[in-house]
Amino acid sequence: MGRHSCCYKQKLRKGLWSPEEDEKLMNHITKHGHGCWSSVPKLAGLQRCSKSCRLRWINYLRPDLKRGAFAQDEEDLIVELHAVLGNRWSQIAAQMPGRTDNEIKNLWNSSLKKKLRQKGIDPNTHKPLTEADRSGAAPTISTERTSGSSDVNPSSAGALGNFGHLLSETAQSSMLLPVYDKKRPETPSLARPKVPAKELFLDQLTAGHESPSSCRSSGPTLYFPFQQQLGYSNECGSGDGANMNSLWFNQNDFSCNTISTVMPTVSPSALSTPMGLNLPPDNHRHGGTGIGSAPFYWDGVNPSSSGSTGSSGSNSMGFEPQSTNSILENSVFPWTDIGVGQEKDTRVQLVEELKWPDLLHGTFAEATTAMQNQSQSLYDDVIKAESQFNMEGICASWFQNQQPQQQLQAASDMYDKDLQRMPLSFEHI
DNA sequence: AAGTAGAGCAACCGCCAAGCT
DNA sequence: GAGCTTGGCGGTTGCTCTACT
Repeated sequence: MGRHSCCYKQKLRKGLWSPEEDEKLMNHITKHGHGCWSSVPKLAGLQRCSKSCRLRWINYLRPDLKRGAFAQDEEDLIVELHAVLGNRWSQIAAQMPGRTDNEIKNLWNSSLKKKLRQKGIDPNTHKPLTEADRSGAAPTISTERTSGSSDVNPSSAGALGNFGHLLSETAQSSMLLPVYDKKRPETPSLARPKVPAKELFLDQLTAGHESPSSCRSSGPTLYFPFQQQLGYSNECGSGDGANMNSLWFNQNDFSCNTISTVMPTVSPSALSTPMGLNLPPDNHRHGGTGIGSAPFYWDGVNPSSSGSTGSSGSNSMGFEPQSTNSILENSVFPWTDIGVGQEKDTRVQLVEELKWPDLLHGTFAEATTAMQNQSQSLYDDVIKAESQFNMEGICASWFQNQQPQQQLQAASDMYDKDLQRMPLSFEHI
């Protein structure tokens, strides 16, 4: 029990992951799948424990992650889900495609709890704060982890307890109309016992919501692209790596999942925006949100060793953050002429959504090509809908291993050496 | 300009449960 | 059935950056 045996081994690296480590892990998993996590570090040539590798993959390298700030809808959904599930972050994350439990947990602890308190709501119970609470008394009830039992947030026990008033009207009405997915396979891999009634509710809750992903784009409905925590995908594959494939891209196999699994969408503008050239906005930094949150060291050096900062440091390409902003602001891109705040917000959002794993997954190269081909229609595309260009196709094709080696090489090159090439691609715009 | 507090985030830690031997 | 391994989860820590004094 307790720590994994691997953790006792010496010489295991800890702390932030370097780009090289990321690349190794990415290379290994894309080639072989993670299979048994315990063997990943060795096979991938990493001085990390298996848990660290797994965590890194799940929270960061997985291609279906979206990043950037949470939309208001997403925050609302988290609050509603938390009211039902308590601190079951993994289950909450399962309802929010592209978001990790860690991400949601961080958001909750750093932001949402405060917001709720400011609204006079106890974040633990989701009930109105008492005077004692308001005066700074200790929190009333802690939503402890629910190891194995079907308990939920104390106040949510039973028929959603007393927090129903916090749920959206849609959600409340939806929960009256549970739809049971009879095809949903029961899987032995589900560690935590399920609560059927709650699950039904959650289906409806999320369905009642605007699709979480659509909070960011008006693309196709996106539900549950990765159901590993619910174990839906496991029956779709077999053998080494199969789980991984089904985990990511079983949208091509709807016979396995009754819920369509769709990759997060990326707008044409997102792809047209110089992927990777969108240096972190000034208010971003190494480890910040969006692309800034990726350990994408613009100077190619881990900041922990270089001491450089994302906001002030230059990079190997000679781009200053401000210069990129200027590029955007100066309307190199046709859509930047749009004098609409919304469009600017969209642009910022897109910048935030970019992340280097996209580059690792070869989307940059494809995006560049697509961008060139579509340059004439980009403006219209952007105006119409962000969702018309879908990552799904890119990623799906890539993960069907049409040309894995080329993709991998491109990703590798892109990541650690050839950032200089980006300006060349830039010129094609 | 320097110091400090707070925010945000990535990663680690410890535990649990399932599976395997 | 016991013991071990492994995957997974939630809580927590520590680092970095920003904002404020």
